[in-house]
Amino acid sequence: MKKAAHLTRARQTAIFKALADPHRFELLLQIAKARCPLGCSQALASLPISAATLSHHIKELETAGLIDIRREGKFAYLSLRPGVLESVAASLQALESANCAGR
Amino acid sequence: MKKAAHLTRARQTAIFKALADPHRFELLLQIAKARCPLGCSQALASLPISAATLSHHIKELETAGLIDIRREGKFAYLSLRPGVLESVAASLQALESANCAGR
DNA sequence: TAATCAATTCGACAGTTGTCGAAATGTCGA
DNA sequence: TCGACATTTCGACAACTGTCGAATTGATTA
Repeated sequence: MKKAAHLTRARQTAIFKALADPHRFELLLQIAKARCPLGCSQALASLPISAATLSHHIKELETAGLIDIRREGKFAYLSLRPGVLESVAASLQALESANCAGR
Repeated sequence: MKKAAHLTRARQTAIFKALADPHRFELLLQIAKARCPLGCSQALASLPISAATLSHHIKELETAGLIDIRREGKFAYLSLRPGVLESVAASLQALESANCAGR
């Protein structure tokens, strides 16, 4: 198991903000669970939002560093950036472990 | 290691929203790292916000189910609710593991 | 070239949120 | 009882954000 990278607090809150919207979180779930990079149109078909709004959410996820976008001609393909969610998970787990309550 | 409880998506996004503000996240860090339940005044002294704003953030963290509040006379003491952050961490780790990219 | 299509950008709008000062509430000590 | 103190609530405000339709851009196809 590779050691998780350190994230600054500002980076962490930026990531939480990106995860805090239901539609955006659902989008990330789909990207994460897809076996291959998810196409924009595919994502659009599975979310009750307009193309404009989807584009906005994609940009937010990218800005937070959570996903990578590969553009090919007319199309765009979304994939999870490896290691980021893992780092966040490690931070939260460390927070819980640092605490002494309930133990 | 105890199995982490399941969180609904709505619950998860609510928690992320609570973690998404820098001052609120800092407050949670202080609560988590304190060796005993953190007093309100103590928290106030270490954050550049007014008492009114602090009270607001405390309520948000409590509503999200991240902390417990014990009131004693004039004072209020804040402590991490055990297991919640751990569950969130487990969810994020699972998301990362479900993905096949970068491996 | 013209038409079509995927995706993005623009402009606008309603709803939410972090923030504060001031007022209120409740508690303790003199 | 009275004043000081910790915390909360209230009212207001500026900034941010999710959303859409319409217009734009860029690429593919007829």
